[in-house]
Amino acid sequence: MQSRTSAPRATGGRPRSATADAAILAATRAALVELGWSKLTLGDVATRAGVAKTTLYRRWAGKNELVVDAVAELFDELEIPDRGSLAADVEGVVLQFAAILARPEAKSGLMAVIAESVRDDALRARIRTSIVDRQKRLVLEGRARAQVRGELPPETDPEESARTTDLIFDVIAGTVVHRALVSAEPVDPDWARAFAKLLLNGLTASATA
Amino acid sequence: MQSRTSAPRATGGRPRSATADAAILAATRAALVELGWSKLTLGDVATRAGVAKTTLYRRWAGKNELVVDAVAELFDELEIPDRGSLAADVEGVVLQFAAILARPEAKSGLMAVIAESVRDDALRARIRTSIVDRQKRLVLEGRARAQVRGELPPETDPEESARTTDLIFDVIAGTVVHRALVSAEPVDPDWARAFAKLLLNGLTASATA
DNA sequence: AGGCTTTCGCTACGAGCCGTAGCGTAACCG
DNA sequence: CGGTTACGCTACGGCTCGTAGCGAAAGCCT
Repeated sequence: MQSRTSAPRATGGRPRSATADAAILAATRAALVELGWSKLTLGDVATRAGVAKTTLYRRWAGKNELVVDAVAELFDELEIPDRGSLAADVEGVVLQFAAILARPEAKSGLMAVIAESVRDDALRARIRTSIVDRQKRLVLEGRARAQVRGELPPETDPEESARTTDLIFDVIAGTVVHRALVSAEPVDPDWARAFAKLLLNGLTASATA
Repeated sequence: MQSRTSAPRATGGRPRSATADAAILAATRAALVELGWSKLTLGDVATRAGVAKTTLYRRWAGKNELVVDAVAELFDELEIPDRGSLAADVEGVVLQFAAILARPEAKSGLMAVIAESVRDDALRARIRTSIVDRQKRLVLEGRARAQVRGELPPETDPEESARTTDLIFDVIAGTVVHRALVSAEPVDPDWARAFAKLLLNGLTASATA
């Protein structure tokens, strides 16, 4: 996870407690659930985790970095099971993604750190590497499967392919986040099916519903 | 705009200064540009606006409500010019929306208040009425025009139509926000064209590029 | 064993911001 | 010209921040 502050990690000496790391991240998520981002304080997290506040500051630079690491762990469980068709695969991953976003610790934390990342390049890089980019594999897998099935044409230009991957990722992730957190409406199977149909067939074919 | 704290507005007495309202909102945007959300303090905004801190608290309940109103004004300039085709209309509104999001005061403020709205139903309602819902008219206009042109089939079920409108709105707004703020990549005409094509024709026709 | 290095828990501290109360003054209405 | 409300200003307790300084603990090496 490489969660800590980049440590010189000199040889010898007392090693950092690994259990403390886990306790702190768990305490952070618990605090996010109970208090939300704005009322979460590092002193409170330290108390919940049973460590001293100074220990927390020795490992993380601040609230932002801590919450990124605490939230990132939530997204590691994402998988894209083979459901037999591209449409079904899209629906599946949308529902999985939405299930994570429905958890209060994800809701409270994710948007807040993204908002903070607007003014903090290092933080945005951290978010990208530990959360966003890690999920792009799902798009790549899904496309590859669909091409094997013959649902999508094989790719020619690798650069064009990368651009398309980024576009698809922005569409799926952005749409689901907007539905769940801004519109605040449920991402249920019906909605996922309608979205997958739109994504595959486009607006002009929407009458073929 | 109905920005203020819902005031009983009793008759008689000294009326609230209208210029102060504008000065405060402008000062809030300036502070967002210079400091960003997290370092913005109400005392600083009051000083910038040339009003007392207490005046600010008499009109807004807190930082969240103030920033929502300050940011909401930015989105009122959105229009959807008739460019002759649905694809061109989509590209146009995407670029307009992105231009607003590119402004630092919008970047810093919008995501932060959305994050806060996760734990504050009243705030989310305020965001919806003063920002989100107000822009759905663009989707309705664009669809109506496309139907007149014959690019989209006329609608039958009004309930189904409303669901589709919401879906399209989530897709466009969510995707653009994700591209601009999370991926942090430029929303330029090339990208807008690719996105519009995907939205209209769907993934399966992407080879027809 | 002994020594070295690093982490840990604890306490304390100045600094900054919050949100409110209290007061006298200014602006508008009938 | 009274009545009513908004305004500017000051001051305050309370909270969180992030850091410093200490003694103790935990592991690695010879």
